[in-house]
Amino acid sequence: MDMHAHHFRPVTSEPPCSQCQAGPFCLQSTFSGDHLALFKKAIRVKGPYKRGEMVYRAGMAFNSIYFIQKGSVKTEVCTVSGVLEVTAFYLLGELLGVDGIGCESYPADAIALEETWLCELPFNEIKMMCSACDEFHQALIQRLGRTINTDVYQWALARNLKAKQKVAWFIYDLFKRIRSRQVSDLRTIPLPMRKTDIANYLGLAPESLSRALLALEKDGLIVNENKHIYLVDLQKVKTMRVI
Amino acid sequence: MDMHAHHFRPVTSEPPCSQCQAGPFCLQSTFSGDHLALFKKAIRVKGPYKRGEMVYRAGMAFNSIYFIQKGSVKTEVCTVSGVLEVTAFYLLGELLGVDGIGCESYPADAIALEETWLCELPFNEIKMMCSACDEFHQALIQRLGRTINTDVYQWALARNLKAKQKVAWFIYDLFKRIRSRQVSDLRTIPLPMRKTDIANYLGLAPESLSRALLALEKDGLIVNENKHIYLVDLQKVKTMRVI
DNA sequence: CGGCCGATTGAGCAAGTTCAACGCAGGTGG
DNA sequence: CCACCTGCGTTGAACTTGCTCAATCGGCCG
Repeated sequence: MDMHAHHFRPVTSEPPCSQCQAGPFCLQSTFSGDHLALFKKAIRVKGPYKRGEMVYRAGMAFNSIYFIQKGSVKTEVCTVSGVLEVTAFYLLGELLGVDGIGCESYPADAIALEETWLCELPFNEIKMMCSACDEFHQALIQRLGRTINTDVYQWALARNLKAKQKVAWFIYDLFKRIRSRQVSDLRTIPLPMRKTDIANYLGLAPESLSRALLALEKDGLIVNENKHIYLVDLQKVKTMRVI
Repeated sequence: MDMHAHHFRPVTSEPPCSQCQAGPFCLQSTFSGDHLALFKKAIRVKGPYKRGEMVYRAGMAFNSIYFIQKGSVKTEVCTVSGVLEVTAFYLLGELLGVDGIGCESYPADAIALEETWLCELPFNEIKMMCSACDEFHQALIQRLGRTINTDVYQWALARNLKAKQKVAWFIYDLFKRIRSRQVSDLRTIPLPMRKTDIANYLGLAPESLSRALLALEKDGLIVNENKHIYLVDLQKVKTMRVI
C-alpha cells in the first residue's frame, strides 16, 4: 500500500470501545448513568486507519474532534510554496482536531502515523453534552486548555534552543505524554513518526536531527534506534532541554 | 519612571469606553438593548498602564480576559534558566489573556508596551453572557479561535524561515492586524515594542534582526526607523515571507 | 549637558544547512 | 525464497547563516 496515497477511510461498524487502549483516560469516565448512555450514542468509532491515511484535510469543514483510541496522528500544513510543515503529533489518549475549534475548517491535514483507531465526537453533540453535564464540560475545557497550552507555549520556549536541546526537549515531551497515559517500560519511547517529520517539526534539517541524536547518544543520555529511543539517563535529558 | 519596575496599576474609575479607540471592533457591538446594559455593567475599564507596567503575572489566577482599548501589550515567559522569551504581542482591538483559558493561571507575564487602556471582562461574567446571548457567544468563539490560530499555526509556518523572511513575515503580520482594525496610513507601521523584543519573538539575535531590516531596506521593500516601519513595496514584503 | 539604554555596525566564529554518497530495511515481484 | 528496488536514515565535507563579542552611535530623560 502506497503510504502517500492519503486515502480516507469510511466509518467502521466496530462495536464502540472494543479495541480502545486509552482505558481510564477516555472521556466517558466523566459520565455516569443516563449521561453515559447519551455519550455512547453520540460517539462514532472510526478505523482502522493505515499508516499514511488521512483523517481530515485542511480546509474541510470542522465538525468533530477525535479521541485517539489506538495509534497516533500527525498534523501538517502545506505552505503556498508547497512545503509541508508538521505542526503537531497526537498520541494515544489525546484529542485530535482541537485546532479547528473556533474556525470553520481544520487548519491542517491530519495523517495517521500507524494503524490508528479514533473515537469521533461530533462538535454539536459535544456542545449539548457540555450543557447537560457540567463535569464533562469542565473535563473538556481542561483538556483543550492543556492541548492549546502545549501547542503554543511549549513552542515559545523551545524556539530559541540549540539543536541538541530541542531534541532533548522533544524526547522529554514525548516521555511525559506517554508516561501520563500508559503504564509501560518508561525507558523506551516509541517513535511512530518518521525522523524526517520530527526534524521538520523541530525546525531542523534531517541531517541535523541525526547528528544531534548521535551527540546525545555519545553523551550517554539516550540510545537512538530506528523506531525507538531508549532513555539511558532521564535526569540528564530533563536538564539538557533547559527551558 | 523606571520602565522595568513592572508595577501593577489599580482600577481607574474612568467612565467606561470614554477613551476607547477600538470603535466598531468592541465586543459590545454584538449586543443590543438589555444585553448591552448587562455587558456595560460586567466590564471594568483599567488604565492607564504606563510602558513597562504589568497587567498580570505568570502564575496569577486566571479570572479575566482583556480587550485592548488603547495601546499594546507583550506577553513573556521566564524560563528556568532565567531567560525571558516573548510569546506574543497584542494590539489595539485584540483580546489579551486568552492564553489562560482552560488553565488555572496565566502562563505568561503581560506587560504594557506604551500607555495602554484595557477593558476587563471577568470570565464568569463572560460565561453568563455567552448563555444569555448567542450572538455574543459566537463572536467570542470566533475571536478566540482566530487568536489561537494565529498564535499556533502562524508560528508553525514561520518556524523554518530564514531571518529575512521571518522579519518580512512579522512586518506583514503587523500590517494585516493593524489594517483590519484601524483606518490609517497603511504604509506606516508603528512599532510600540523594542527591537530586542521583536528579535526575541522571532528567535533571532538583535543584531540579526538589525541586519535583516537593513537588507530589506537595501532591497527597497521597507524603510526602517526606530519606532516605525515604512512599507515601500507591500507586494514584495508579502511575497518575501514565502509561507 | 551627561548618562543610560537600545540600536547598529564590524569581525570572527560556531552552528546548522546543503549537497552528495552510502547503508539499511521493508516491501515487491520474479 | 531470494534478489531487487525504493525510501528513509546516516555520514562526510564544504559552505552559509546567524551568533557572539566588542565598539560605536543615537535618542531620551533627568
